[in-house]
Amino acid sequence: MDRRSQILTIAGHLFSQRGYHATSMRELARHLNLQGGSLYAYIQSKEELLLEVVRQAAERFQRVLEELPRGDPATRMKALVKGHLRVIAEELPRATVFFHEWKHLSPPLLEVRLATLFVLSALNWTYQWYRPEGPLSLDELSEAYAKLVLKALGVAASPEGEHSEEGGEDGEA
Amino acid sequence: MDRRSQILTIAGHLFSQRGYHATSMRELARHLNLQGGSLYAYIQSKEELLLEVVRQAAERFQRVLEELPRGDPATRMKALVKGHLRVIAEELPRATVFFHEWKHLSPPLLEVRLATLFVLSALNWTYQWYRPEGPLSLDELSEAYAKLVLKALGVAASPEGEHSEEGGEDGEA
Amino acid sequence: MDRRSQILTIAGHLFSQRGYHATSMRELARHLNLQGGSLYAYIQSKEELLLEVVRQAAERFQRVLEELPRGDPATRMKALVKGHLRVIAEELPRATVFFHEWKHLSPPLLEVRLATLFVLSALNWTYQWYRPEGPLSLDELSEAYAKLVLKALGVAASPEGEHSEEGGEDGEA
Amino acid sequence: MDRRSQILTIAGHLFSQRGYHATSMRELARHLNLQGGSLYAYIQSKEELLLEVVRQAAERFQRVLEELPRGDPATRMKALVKGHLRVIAEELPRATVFFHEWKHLSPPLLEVRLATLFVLSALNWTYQWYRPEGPLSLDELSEAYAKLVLKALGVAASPEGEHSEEGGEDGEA
DNA sequence: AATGAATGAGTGTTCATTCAT
DNA sequence: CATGAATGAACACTCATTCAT
Repeated sequence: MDRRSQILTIAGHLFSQRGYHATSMRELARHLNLQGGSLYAYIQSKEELLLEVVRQAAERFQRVLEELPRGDPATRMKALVKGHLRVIAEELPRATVFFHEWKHLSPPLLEVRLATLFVLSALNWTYQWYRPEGPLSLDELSEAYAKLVLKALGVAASPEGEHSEEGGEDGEA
Repeated sequence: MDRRSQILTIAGHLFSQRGYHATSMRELARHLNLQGGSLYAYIQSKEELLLEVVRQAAERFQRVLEELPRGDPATRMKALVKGHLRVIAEELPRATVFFHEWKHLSPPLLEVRLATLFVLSALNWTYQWYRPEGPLSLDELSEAYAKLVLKALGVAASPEGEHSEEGGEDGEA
Repeated sequence: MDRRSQILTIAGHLFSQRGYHATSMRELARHLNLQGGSLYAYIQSKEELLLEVVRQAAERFQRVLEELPRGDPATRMKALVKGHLRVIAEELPRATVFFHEWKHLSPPLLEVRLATLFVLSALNWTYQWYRPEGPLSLDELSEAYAKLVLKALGVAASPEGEHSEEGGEDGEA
Repeated sequence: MDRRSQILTIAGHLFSQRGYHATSMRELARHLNLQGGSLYAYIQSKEELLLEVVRQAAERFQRVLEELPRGDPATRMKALVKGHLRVIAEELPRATVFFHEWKHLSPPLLEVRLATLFVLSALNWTYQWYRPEGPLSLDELSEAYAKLVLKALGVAASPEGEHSEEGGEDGEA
């Protein structure tokens, strides 16, 4: 992992813990055993750092959507829930930054149906309280959430044997 | 509305739009047609401002829980959803600040069941996208969300006539 | 005692305790149960306050010199010591300010003989440690100091006509 | 001499000339051809500056006491006077700060005999008027003061063993 | 005679950023 | 590649002072 990537990773952690404005470049540098000024050999500005961190998180969410398996709505929804939560769990720091800063960076949400919003809302909020090192495994969480989602949408959870009647919906962040 | 209340209101707006650290006292003052220093006739410090804004939001959420009507689970849940969303809608700026700062202020979430977390997650995320002046009325939103919640929990939405098959669960924050 | 005199008295106390720059006009006003701005009905500026306080202390020292009794040197010296110390004791706050600020206000000391400097030094330093409410009366202090001064100058203490034999002492601060 | 020492030295001078509160960090910086903020690469706070300046002065006085030669009281007293005055002369700025701030820092004077107080008073006051670049050498001053002290205490000045007859003098402030 | 609201300059301090070495 | 010294603009906050009421 090269210096720039190191910087981005640590920056993600610090931004998510303290917030972007509350994190100083000197503090970031100290975590890398560097002097403040030395960062500027690798980056242009603090803002570039934020953009990059957010961009990487956004990309991962995007990829989940793109790689949804073909199949019946219930299966797809389950994959969505699991994938989305996995990104949040694996990218907790970046995701945190993403959720706190998306306003400044992304076009407004449009035309998203209520049920989708409801589902994504529940999923997105997870970063506020979920801790991978806690007692709840990601699989257990995904399983439980997927069931709740499918029930809320009136779709029976498929593999474990239910059958659906309503059409599935795609969510977009 | 006296000066102090004015200050708190505007501070709530700015903190929620730009974040606490990104909002300067001079900017806050400018919105009140004052010089930066003049604020300190009414407040002790910037941090007091944050605490007060957050406290007021927390109080309103608390009151929703305390004033839940007696009755069957479906009715209570509906009131919870509606009440919670109403607070978010009416206190959007304060709620935003609250959600972004609760880490620093509240005891850790404990022993909250998954279904409750799921529901509250969906509700809490609302502040990220809901705009009272938008096309969706608060009643419409509450109605739709409450239905989804009740379905997810396996409880039929009562007055409007659905019927449930699984046991209901109570949520708490 | 009119308002202006009250203000000067309290100002003397505060300036002597905290120093001129460390004393704020608001604090001074609070001690008089006033608002900060209200002081300006009685005074022109904070600096005027300092000048006045210092001037009043200087005047009292001046008067001691002018009112020295005629007589032999020992008698006059005794009166000087007593008078000087009395001013310090009675005007402790003002004297403190005076001693800390005289540089800014008075022409440089010139042509003062060493013995005089020595004596005045000892007397002037008194304000740093003497407290009228302490165990040492002003008379006792004056008596002892006058004796030491007279001995140092090789003049026998006249009226009471003592001769000393006190051993040397080690001083420690 | 490194930057930090430079800063401490200049700070000592300015604090002694203008007083601690009346000296701004920007002014201190200007004397070092720096911007205000640049000082903070070398120090933690303005108060640290004061503490350090005072501490260094206090240490030097302490060392005089510890290094007093063994011998008869007259010899020791002479060494004390000379040592004490030398510190004042050599550390004029620091000593000035020390004398103006000792209240905030040192335990109250206790159990010190009057003669000692008298002597130290005279010595300590010296910082108010003595200027090393003036017409009076430190040796001349020490010699004269030591004699006065010894006489005041009724101890003949030993090695040089003089006897005095100087007449009384009038002092003026 | 006094208030309370406000000002504008100043304070100590932090910070992102630059650059010669 | 990294430092260390420095900058200059910003920040939160304090203060002496003014003035309409």
